[in-house]
Amino acid sequence: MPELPEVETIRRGLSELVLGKKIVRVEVGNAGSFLGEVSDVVGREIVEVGRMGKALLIKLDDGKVLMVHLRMTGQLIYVGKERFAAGHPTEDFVGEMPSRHTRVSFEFEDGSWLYFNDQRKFGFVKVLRVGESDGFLDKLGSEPWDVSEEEFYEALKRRKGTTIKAAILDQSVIAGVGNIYADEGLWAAAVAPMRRVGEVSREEAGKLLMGIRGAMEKAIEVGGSSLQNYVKADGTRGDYLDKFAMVFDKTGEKCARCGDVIEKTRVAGRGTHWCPKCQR
DNA sequence: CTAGGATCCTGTCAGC
DNA sequence: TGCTGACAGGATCCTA
Repeated sequence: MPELPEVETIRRGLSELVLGKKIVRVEVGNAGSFLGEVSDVVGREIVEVGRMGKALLIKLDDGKVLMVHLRMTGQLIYVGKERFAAGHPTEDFVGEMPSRHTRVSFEFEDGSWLYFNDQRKFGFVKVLRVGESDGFLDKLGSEPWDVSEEEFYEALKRRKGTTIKAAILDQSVIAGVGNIYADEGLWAAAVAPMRRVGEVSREEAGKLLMGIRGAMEKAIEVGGSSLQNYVKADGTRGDYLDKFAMVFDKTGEKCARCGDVIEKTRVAGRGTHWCPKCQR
């Protein structure tokens, strides 16, 4: 689940909690979840928490970077005087840490911990040494706010034979869009997900970019998928999607624009939610 | 080169 | 209840 807004939520939350903290221990529970040498990060202090697309970039005081990619089911949980959790929403947001899904644990000098949990083991923490590049980061397209409508249209056209949904999921076309914001952006632009890129107009591409930005801005504003949305004041489980989603996971519900029924189908090999009446 | 499908791994849920 | 198969919010690898 973690897409750009969720990673941005993590970036903001962690910035307040781990800046200036020194890592004194790293425990690796699953070898494939930690790429690099533990000795490269022990003793180092966190100087900045950044983000590029869906990648979180934890910068260390010697110039190295801890790159975290949550993929499908990753989550980061900080436990100290305060607790912060964001990423793939599960009971681990509120449960005992570490859990059976904990793959990498970082202990700080003040006794607090940061846990990287990931039930499907697709995600990872990777040490980038000074000057070391990463293939994913190198290929990454522009952030949705750093690209003009015209540039976005040009980037899309590099994938003109495929569906518009597959094109915006391509991280080299635009950074940070995943299945949720692809469906939401296409709904906002009233463009059908299975349309071929070659048949999408310059104007529609502009609306699509605005739709993606709008959905992401709303999600960031409400705190993405995080502890604050997971448990409501009355103790029941909340759903952050309710706070901004118009089509995602709304199968069978009424389209807010035309009143027709939201359907679920398959596009680009992914579950796709859309309104067949007003998305053309 | 592009496009589409299989694949990594674990958990959950629907249907029988 | 227990089993089985489908599917899950990502990205890469392989094939055509």
